[in-house]
Amino acid sequence: MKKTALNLEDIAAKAGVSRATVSRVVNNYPFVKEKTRAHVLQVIEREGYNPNLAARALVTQRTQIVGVIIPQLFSTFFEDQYYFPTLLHGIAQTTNARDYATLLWIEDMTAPERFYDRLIRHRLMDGLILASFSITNPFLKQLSSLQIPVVLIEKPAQFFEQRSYVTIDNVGAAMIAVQHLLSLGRRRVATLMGDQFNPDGIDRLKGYQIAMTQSSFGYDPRLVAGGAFSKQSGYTGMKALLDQGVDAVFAANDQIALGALKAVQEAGLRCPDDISIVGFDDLPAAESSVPALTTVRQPVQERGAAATAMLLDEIEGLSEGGKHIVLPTELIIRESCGAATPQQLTMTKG
Amino acid sequence: MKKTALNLEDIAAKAGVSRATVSRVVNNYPFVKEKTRAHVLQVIEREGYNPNLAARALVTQRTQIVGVIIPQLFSTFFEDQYYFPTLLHGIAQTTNARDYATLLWIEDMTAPERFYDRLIRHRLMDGLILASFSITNPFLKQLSSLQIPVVLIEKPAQFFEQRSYVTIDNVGAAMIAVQHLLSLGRRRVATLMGDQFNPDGIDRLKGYQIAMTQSSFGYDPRLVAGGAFSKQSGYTGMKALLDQGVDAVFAANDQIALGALKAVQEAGLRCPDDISIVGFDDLPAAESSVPALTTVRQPVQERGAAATAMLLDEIEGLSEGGKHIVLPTELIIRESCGAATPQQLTMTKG
DNA sequence: TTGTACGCGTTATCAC
DNA sequence: GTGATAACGCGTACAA
Repeated sequence: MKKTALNLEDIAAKAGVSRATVSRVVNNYPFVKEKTRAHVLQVIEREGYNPNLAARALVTQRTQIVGVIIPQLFSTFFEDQYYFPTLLHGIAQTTNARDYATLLWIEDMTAPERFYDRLIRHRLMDGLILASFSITNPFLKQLSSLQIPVVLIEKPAQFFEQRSYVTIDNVGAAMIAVQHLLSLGRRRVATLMGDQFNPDGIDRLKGYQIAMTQSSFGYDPRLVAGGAFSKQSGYTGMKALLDQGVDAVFAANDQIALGALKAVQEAGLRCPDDISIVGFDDLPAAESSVPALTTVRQPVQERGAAATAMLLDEIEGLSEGGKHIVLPTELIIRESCGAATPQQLTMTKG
Repeated sequence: MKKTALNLEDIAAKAGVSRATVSRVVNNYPFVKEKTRAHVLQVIEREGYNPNLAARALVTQRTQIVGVIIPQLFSTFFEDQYYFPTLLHGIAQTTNARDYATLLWIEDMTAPERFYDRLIRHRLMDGLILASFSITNPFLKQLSSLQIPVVLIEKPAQFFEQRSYVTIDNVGAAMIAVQHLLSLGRRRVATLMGDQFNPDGIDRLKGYQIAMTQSSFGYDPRLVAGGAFSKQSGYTGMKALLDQGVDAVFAANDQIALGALKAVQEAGLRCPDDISIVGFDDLPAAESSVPALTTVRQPVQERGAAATAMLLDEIEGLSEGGKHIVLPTELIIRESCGAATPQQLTMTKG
């Protein structure tokens, strides 16, 4: 048994050609005689040769590896077990299809400096995908100064103005959700906001504020509660809002909405009869809750796929950085908002 | 701006030593004069040097990268959004702590041959973690013949007898769950089994069968339904069991249990009054369901962490392959089984 | 169309 | 203790 795997030289010898020719065949270089190519290919197949990626990376400066960073925003990865797995799935689909491998970095909460240090020095990645970064993350600046392409799955925070990103129109989607509640005749429409260090959370609150300001009721800060993307936050926040006599709530995600629903029901009130609720994300749980949740559906998997496609295009020089993609959302009307007739509102924006 | 990053040679020149000495410092080689080491370290720090991992890998044959394969068992990754993220978290914790990176391979359902081919030829991994493999996976044989350490998070299927694995005592845990139901006076205890291509699913059914055979009621195949680790399977299976007049069900996981609960309630029956239900996994949802689910808790994160630790030990030659770890489970008694007094049964096994 | 020869950045094996 | 120098396996000008 051979100590080390076959290399180009071995194949060249067995095929009776030079190492360079084998290399050309392996890399589909055009100007190789068909007959030679076929022969070499056959030898490679027979002997079971695989190129050594480390050696290739050393000379080409490319690894066909992209990194994905999952920051541990406490609540998210543990509680909302939908968003990140789905995102990862979209990312993996795209990397698979284009022959890249995916290096997964799940932030180490116990030692973030060491974690980010390792990540930044780990120069075996052709590009990087950042998902759901807190705008207060202390390592943002270092990440932004990386010499490789970076795309964000979020509207970019500071330092990232020149980078590409893919997002959804959080402001617009929130406005549509709130306007929907208003159109149903609700008079005290509150919101349970998400994490205000998160761009999505910030923009969804902004959408609520704009919609209320434009309404005949105006914006009332007492109708804002919550502050984290968690069921617990929705539960606690809803209890506070109950004292304000609200009759409708726009929750910044479905976890929050589910927590709010629990608080409503525990208070002996009925949803949607007494209080309407609209969520965001369209988790699997949104459909099976009682009542079924009206919610803004966002295409999470496509978000991952689109970001990855942009990244790979930049890596391969097929496109420049600084591109922005805004994916469409859709208001899925079920029972919790109290709309008599189910309908759907779609908004698209390039 | 420099075209390419600094290398050992550059640092050596700036520090007035040879490349070899810098390398020794970087790798903490013992016999370097303290003064020289300090000086070199300072230059490295000042100039911001990072070793080139590809070059290092080329000569050491080691990459400090481990691969994790997530097979797309249809139901699992999409529906049970708890198991894999939690497992990944345990894995990432361990790789982070020991300075490894994690290459994530989510099986491409649309092109599995190409996917596994790429994976197997991708020789940039020092070891591999296989999670939840179907025993019918056609690529098992190829994976088992890999020359690098492999650990399984599951009892091994064929081809893997010599590999290490970490699992739980599924048979024993299922037996305890069933015996618990019997001890509560239930007379027709059924089971909703999981995927029978999955080692966990197989063993949990086996545990049920043994417990029933040992009981005064004996084993009755008509009391077995289901067949997939999904809510849908639990729902459908429970409807079938209802016709058999069962008064208790052991579900092979919590998704199944939740589906079963829905079927029971839709049939106008009460849980636990009319029908007891016990699940498996202790998902977050198990605690918040109504009634709260009695279930077998398994340490998922620890499963990932333990498997990773074993793998890294093998990679680093700290231990041999073929080790087996069986992690303890715990029966968490809540409301759905109908036990009057909450209690806990723990089982540990080395 | 094919072969020769060099360089990519490290580690490791020698001498000194 | 430290410094040359030979691999490691590959891609690619340049020559032929």
